[in-house]
Amino acid sequence: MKRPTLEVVAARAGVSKSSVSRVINGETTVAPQIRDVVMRAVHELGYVPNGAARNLVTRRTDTLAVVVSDPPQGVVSDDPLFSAVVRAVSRELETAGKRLVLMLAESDQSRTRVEQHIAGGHVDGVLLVALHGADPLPAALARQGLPVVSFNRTSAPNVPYVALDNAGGAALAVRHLLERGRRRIATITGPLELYEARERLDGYRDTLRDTGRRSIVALGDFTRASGAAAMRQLLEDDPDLDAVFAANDLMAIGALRTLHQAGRRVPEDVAVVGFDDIEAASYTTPALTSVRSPMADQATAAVHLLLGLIDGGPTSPVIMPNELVVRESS
Amino acid sequence: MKRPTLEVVAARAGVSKSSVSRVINGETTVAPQIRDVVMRAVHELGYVPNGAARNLVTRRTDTLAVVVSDPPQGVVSDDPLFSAVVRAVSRELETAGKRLVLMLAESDQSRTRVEQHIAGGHVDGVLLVALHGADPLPAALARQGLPVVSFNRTSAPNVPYVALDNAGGAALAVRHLLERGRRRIATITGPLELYEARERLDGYRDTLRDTGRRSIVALGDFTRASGAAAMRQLLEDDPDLDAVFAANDLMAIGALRTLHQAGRRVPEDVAVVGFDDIEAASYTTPALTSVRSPMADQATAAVHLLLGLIDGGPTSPVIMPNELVVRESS
DNA sequence: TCGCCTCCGGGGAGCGTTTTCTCGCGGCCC
DNA sequence: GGGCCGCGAGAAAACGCTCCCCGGAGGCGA
Repeated sequence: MKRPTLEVVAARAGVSKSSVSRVINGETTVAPQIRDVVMRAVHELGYVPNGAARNLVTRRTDTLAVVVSDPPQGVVSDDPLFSAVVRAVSRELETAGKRLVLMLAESDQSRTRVEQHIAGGHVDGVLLVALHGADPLPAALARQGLPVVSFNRTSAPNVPYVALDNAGGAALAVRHLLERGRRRIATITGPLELYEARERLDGYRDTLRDTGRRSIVALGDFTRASGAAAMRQLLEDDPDLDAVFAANDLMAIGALRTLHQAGRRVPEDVAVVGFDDIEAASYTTPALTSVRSPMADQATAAVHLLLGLIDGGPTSPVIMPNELVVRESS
Repeated sequence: MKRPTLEVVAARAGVSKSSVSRVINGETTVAPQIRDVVMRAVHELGYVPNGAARNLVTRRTDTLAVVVSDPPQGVVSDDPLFSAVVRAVSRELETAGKRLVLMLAESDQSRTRVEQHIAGGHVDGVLLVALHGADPLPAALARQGLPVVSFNRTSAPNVPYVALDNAGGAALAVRHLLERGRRRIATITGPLELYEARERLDGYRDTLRDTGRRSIVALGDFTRASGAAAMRQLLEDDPDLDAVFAANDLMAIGALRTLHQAGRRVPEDVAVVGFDDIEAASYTTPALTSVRSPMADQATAAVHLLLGLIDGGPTSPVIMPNELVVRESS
């Protein structure tokens, strides 16, 4: 089951390797007649260029890595948005004629493997997803001199990113609750090592502070379970609260469950607003009000930024806008 | 920013390229003293072997492709289990020292690209996920002479697979509903081009037939929206039904929503059982009874099967068992 | 008609590895 | 003590492709 090589095709077509190569790569300086005979030979033999050999000389791989830096619990990769991001990235690369290799970096060991892989020249660029603020990976990768784009704000200086307006989104949510006449508005945060979580918390705090109200904060980690637990905590600490802003939808779903178990009506007793507007948000009871994260758009933007970077383009960060989707829970 | 090559390492260590290569590849026929001096040079220079060059001569890439054959709507890749599968596969390959390239085949065009990529020698094997029964891809890939494992049963003859006991799982669900005293048990199916969907329907039908009861079937496509729509249909067609078996949890969630809107109590009026036991199943109101699909285990098994295949192992299909997780909805 | 310029095709040198083959040296057995 | 065997290291040939460089042919202008 040996695949034919350039040389075999050349022999069959009765031309030189060079000509075949030119035809394959779509160069225009080749006579139509030669082009045709080469194409025929290619089809007859089912020739497909060997990737390794091509990479070796061109130093391009047409492959981009998506590196997901994530603790073993899988905070990020468990997120429903993960699929959406992967899909959007995949499609975008598809149209650009690039390939996608996905690497999860869960441990130091796998982080090293990622770096080795990058250093091994297997990819032309890296899209980093959802890292902790202090993650050493972005800086390490950027040091390799390879184009890197982060899917979040990051502490590494020279790494361009595409981020949500997290603080703005949180402000949207809180102002909405205030307009609904809510007085005691609590929040459930994400893991504060993540920029997104911190920014959403900041947006919540700043908005409340502007109106002279007090913050009521419980810590979560972006999982349903943590949302449920944080909600229990909040009810215990502050039984009079009348609204909750959860820093993502999964935690909001957990909170809804706790509220239901505690006999609180939503939204009559307690209003709930989430963040991300994942599909499940429309299917909770009651349906969840949420700040929409345009994840697919963000992914597309990130890919474009990265592709631009590879072609030597500019590196300006991009901030995505967001909007509030009001449903029954608030 | 040029990376050092084998040759400069050899020069630095004062040995031949061959020796460096041997050290890098962990061959034992090299004197400890040489080994040390090479290792030192490697570390000092931060040498990492060039992948393309290595692939070119070894004809191995240490890379496996996960090909997701999926219509553009993203039936599969939208599924929460998709993340779980990707995570499990990624981890398993990590420990095996392999890399993962993810390819979504949504259109004929991208299908061709996938085939080209495979033919280009970029990967050592392929793991096919969630294809339609009539998908031409498995057969096409198998024809390339490359190890292929399917994540579902497939129509291609020579492609080994790892599958769930879908019919058995459906039977579990239906028998459970019968034991609860339900008489009119409906089902919402997945898209019947998928083997899984057909098998789950068969399991439902056969179990009911054994007890002499009538089947009540509505078609869905594994999405929440289709579950909600199918449930509306069912209520209209057969207002007296007292139980529903949905062929996956997403559709069950959609059905719950419709039942809630229609004022039916779950489980008092209508019992609901889903399939897959995704995490969201624990967080619905009421919590959803579901047939657990051991997706992570299935993914692990599939990877093992594929790795075994690459090393020339046997190709026996694997069937995963499943179990019923009873919660509040039934 | 001749010469020069242009354009197109071929030859061949690399790209960075692995791997085979060869060679030298030392030890062991007779 | 000599010959043979085996082990470890180096030289060099691939692997399949791209791309530079050169040569030949054809066209056009003088």
